[in-house]
Amino acid sequence: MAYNFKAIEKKRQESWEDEKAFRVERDESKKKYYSLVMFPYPSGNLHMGHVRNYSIGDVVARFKRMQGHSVLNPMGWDAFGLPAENAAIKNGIHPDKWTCSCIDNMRNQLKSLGLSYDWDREVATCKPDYYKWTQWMFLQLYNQGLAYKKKSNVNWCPSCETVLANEQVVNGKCERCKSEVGKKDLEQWFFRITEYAQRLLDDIDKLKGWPEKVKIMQENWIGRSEGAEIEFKIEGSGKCMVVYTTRPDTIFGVTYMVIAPEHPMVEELIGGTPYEEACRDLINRIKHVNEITRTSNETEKEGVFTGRYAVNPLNGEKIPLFIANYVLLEYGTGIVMGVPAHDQRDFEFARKYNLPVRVVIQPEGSQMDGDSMTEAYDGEGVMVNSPPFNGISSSEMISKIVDYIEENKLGKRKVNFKLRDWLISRQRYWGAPIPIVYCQKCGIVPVPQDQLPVVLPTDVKFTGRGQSPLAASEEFIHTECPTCGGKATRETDTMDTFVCSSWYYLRYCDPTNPDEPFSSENVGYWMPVDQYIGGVEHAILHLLYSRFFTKALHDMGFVPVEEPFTNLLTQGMVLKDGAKMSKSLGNVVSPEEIIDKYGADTARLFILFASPPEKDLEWSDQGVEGCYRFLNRVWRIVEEFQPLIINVHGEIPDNLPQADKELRYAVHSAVKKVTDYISERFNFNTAISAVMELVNSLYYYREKVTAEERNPLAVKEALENLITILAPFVPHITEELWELIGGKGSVHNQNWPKYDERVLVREEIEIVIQINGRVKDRISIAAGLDREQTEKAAMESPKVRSLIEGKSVANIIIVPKKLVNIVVQ
RNA sequence: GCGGGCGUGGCGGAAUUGGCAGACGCGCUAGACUUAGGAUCUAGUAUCUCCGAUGUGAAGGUUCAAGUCCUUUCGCCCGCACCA
Repeated sequence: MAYNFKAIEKKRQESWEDEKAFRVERDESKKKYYSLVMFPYPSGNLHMGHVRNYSIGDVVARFKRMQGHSVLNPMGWDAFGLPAENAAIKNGIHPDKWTCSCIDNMRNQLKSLGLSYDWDREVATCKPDYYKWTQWMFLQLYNQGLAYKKKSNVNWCPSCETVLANEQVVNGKCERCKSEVGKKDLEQWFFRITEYAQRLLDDIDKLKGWPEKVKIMQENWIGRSEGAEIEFKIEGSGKCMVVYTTRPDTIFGVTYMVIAPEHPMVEELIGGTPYEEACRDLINRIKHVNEITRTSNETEKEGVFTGRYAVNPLNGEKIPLFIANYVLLEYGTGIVMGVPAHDQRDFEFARKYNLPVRVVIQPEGSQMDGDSMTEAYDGEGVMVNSPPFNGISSSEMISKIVDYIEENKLGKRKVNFKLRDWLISRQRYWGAPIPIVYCQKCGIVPVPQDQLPVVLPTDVKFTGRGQSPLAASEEFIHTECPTCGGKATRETDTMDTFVCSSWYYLRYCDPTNPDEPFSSENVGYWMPVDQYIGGVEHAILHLLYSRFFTKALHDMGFVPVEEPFTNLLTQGMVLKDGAKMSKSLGNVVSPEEIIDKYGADTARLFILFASPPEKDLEWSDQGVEGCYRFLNRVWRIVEEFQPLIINVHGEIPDNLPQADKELRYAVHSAVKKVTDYISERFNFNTAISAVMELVNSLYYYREKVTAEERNPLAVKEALENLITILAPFVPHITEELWELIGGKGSVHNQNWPKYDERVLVREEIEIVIQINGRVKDRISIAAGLDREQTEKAAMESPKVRSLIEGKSVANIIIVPKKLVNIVVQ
């Protein structure tokens, strides 16, 4: 019988579904393992990146299950978001209907891959029984003061007609639709993630199982810096300006000051002065420059003198105040002190506007001069021009000067972060409504928990213009104030979809709980996620938000852990012809097509075999063929040997013929390799090649040993082990073959095989003989030989003898069981 | 500019703590079986001036021994980028 993958895969998928084969419940008697893949946005179609992601996750889950863990391996849908709404605008289909049909389609595609999910735990973030709890999360954060509303100048995508979080603006463009992002003043809801900045940073150290790259990206994003805030008096006014600097040691080198053009103080500084016009002119020009150019360090630095002077609090010097494009309002205090000699940006600015450059730090053994230097010096050195601190080192200066500043009440130490609060308001329909009501009497009122969920109205039109469709729904907007019962209106913004995905891994632990988002028992048992797998594109956004949620929920006593994901694997992309598969390049290979032609097992095997999971994978049609051939090869050898081993029982004797010993060696070493490769490094590609070696050994055995001489027990052991170690990779064919050889139950419920060290002990081993580090001969020696005996055996090699004849042996290095290196002169 | 990663046959990729470079697969070559082979099985396949040398982007170094460690350098990929 040939390998009929179509029939086999259909049959097996149906029976797993009927039996709910991968359903899992809390089981205190077993060690738990939570394997999680990043849930997909239901676009409607699976692509190869999904196949890779979920195949990797499935191997992990199946492997851990066979090792005796109670494995949580769930799947769900990140189902809110713009594409559904855009489809509604374009085709007139309601987003809910569109999304549900996409989910149905993708679920079928996932099922055709034979993934071992507990489908009873499926969640979709757009269902009221899920977003009810997303709203609940909002209320918890609101009660803790971690959700708040403020007017702010926000990123606005003119095409999506919504605001975006800083994290969603990529190179000044909308992460989703790629159109240029503008600015707008709006009242918006924020989550106070900055409250957790320090802990999010500190705990990165605890993430031992995360890739270094991701940790560094988060570290940079949080962007902690230590420095000082220092007050400068404005001359001719009682007011002060506060600057933030990380280099207080350079304070005597300040020769000018700069204030951001958008700074609220600018108005009173320039209003009614002769400098007003020139300043306004510049401010207007800067306003019309987009964010990318504005914040690029290639943009020419531009500034205008305000006519004002500030006073250096350390030496009383009068210094001119400028407005300039290179100072950002959002960071620090929006005002900086200009130290041209020791900051490259300030240096460029000073040269352009002929401002003095005063050196206050001299590097060891050189004499820099402010007039002749060609670039700023930002290293360490000895203080000069800084009485009374001259002569001390600049590193010592930092703490001394800050102490001095604090003692004299001129300023204070200050830690700053680049991380901003998370803007979660979206002026769109297809998201979780923010559970807030505005009452004329009571103001902002959170919707009480027993009134959740605030359900999305259905009487809406999708025009794609103006405000959110929610704002146009009469039924939705008008409500009663939960506090006073008076007339009130609902918040019409919905939440960023990243809010929904910041806690889904918690819901999987207890997906149908009607009374709570999750019970503490279930979350206590399953959390944290032991292995999280997904694309590196989520290195900052999703992973940082999820860490924030976990910490906030931990502090409120809902979650026992402080970090959600113990180990993180960022899988590489799937490439074709060296480029990422994309419609525009026309290099897309659809999973359906491959499954149809070769079956899911072949598709999975290829994708796991072609490359280690964290690296990019080059698609190869011929490589797929090769994997298909391999499965056929497995099928044929099992089928051929099956009659020999069926109904054979007993212990394998120790004294076997050499060929049987070799076969057993191949079996046990394959088990060892596959076990090590999967558990230590997730190197599925080398694990699979180890299985291929075993299959090659079986064919060798078949070639060399006649049918009558074959040992049924040894062959049985070989086949059983082959099928079990292959099971996590190719679940359908192994299930079928397991039944064929008379295995009990499902192969996926078998214990992961153990290898026998005794079988791996060889009587004779081959060692390499080198002369001056070059391989000259190989000899076979008894495994138990000690160093002296090994040396003796090596020196007896005729080849070695002739090569060292007449030369003097200077040294002999022996690596037991491996090699002998003879050093001659 | 800063940070991270990578560089090994015709190709994808293997090589614990430095210890046989090229596992496994693809491709290619030959043979067997065949009316036939784009099936299957078997054997071979780094390079060269082929009884011997040379080979892991390049150049140095450490070592009995280097793909692996150190120094310099070139190339590619990814992330961040006026954060004071």
